[in-house]
Amino acid sequence: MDSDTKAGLTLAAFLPYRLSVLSNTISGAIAARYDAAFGISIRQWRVMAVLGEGEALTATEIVARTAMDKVAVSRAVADLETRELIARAASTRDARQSVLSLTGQGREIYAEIAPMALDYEREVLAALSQTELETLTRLLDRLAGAASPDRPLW
Amino acid sequence: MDSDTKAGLTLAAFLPYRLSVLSNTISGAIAARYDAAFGISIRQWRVMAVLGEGEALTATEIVARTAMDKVAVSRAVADLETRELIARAASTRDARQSVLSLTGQGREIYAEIAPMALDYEREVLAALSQTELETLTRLLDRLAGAASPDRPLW
DNA sequence: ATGATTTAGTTTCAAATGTAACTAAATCGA
DNA sequence: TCGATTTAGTTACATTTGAAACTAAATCAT
Repeated sequence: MDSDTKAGLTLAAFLPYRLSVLSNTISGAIAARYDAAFGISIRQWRVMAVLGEGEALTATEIVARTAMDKVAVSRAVADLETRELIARAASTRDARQSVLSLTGQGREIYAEIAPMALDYEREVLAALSQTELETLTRLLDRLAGAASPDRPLW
Repeated sequence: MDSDTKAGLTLAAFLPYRLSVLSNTISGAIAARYDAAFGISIRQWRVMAVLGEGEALTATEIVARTAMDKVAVSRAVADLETRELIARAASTRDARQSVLSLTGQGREIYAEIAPMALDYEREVLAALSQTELETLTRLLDRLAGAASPDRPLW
């Protein structure tokens, strides 16, 4: 029997590992920039990013749009509120929820970070042609569908 | 001026975000399985995975192959050693380092987890044809090259 | 209506992580 | 060859994170 006949797992070739390293490298590089400039964490940025799209949102809606859990959202929101980057308005229909939106200051910072993030994305994506980017997007969507934990298992 | 003209960042379409969610979904799904079965964390598994490839390695070599930092490796190694899944042998050439390898028990667990991980990978990759997988691999490599923080910046 | 359950969001506590400081051995340079 | 620097790995401390428990409001079922 060949002692080199292993389970066939080579970490460097294992897709989940490769995705993880790539994702951490990219997210880390962007986060390093806005953290250095504004002291904002990735999670805080995600909250700002969805609010920056325009709509005011409740915490639960932020959870749905950011793939963060509610505790993480609660904490990010609390920090951003303390720093007056987002504001909380009482909801008229449900006293448990508040409607969150960027403050003027929050919008200013958003307006600085968003182009920073997009620039970096462009920089990395410059390695791909337009067609390749479309292909990549399609394949990632397909994988996301296959990997999504909320698909029925039966 | 159009008040909807934002910085043009939509989180759901932002590649770094999409990669991050996909990566966490996939890694999380696999980790949930081996954590439930053996109480092993992602980082511990990565150390086992590179040792499972065959060669005995020093901590520094593990750092190089896993994209983990040395503190994380040190801690994962310490835990795995306590659980007697890896063993430490004094290095002959450098008294500061030890040479690490899986124990018999470690190899047994490795032999159970590796197929589990590969099965899940296969399951997800089933969403892609062989050609698409090759394309994806190529594109991810390309992105990794472009994103790699160790490339010269000047 | 009103008690039982669900939902929104927060708090608490333990575990995981990152950064910096540290120890000990190896290498470098005069 | 011996002091200065670098390297391997660990430890200590502060911060972040995750899970579970919790509070308060809404909805559901009778």
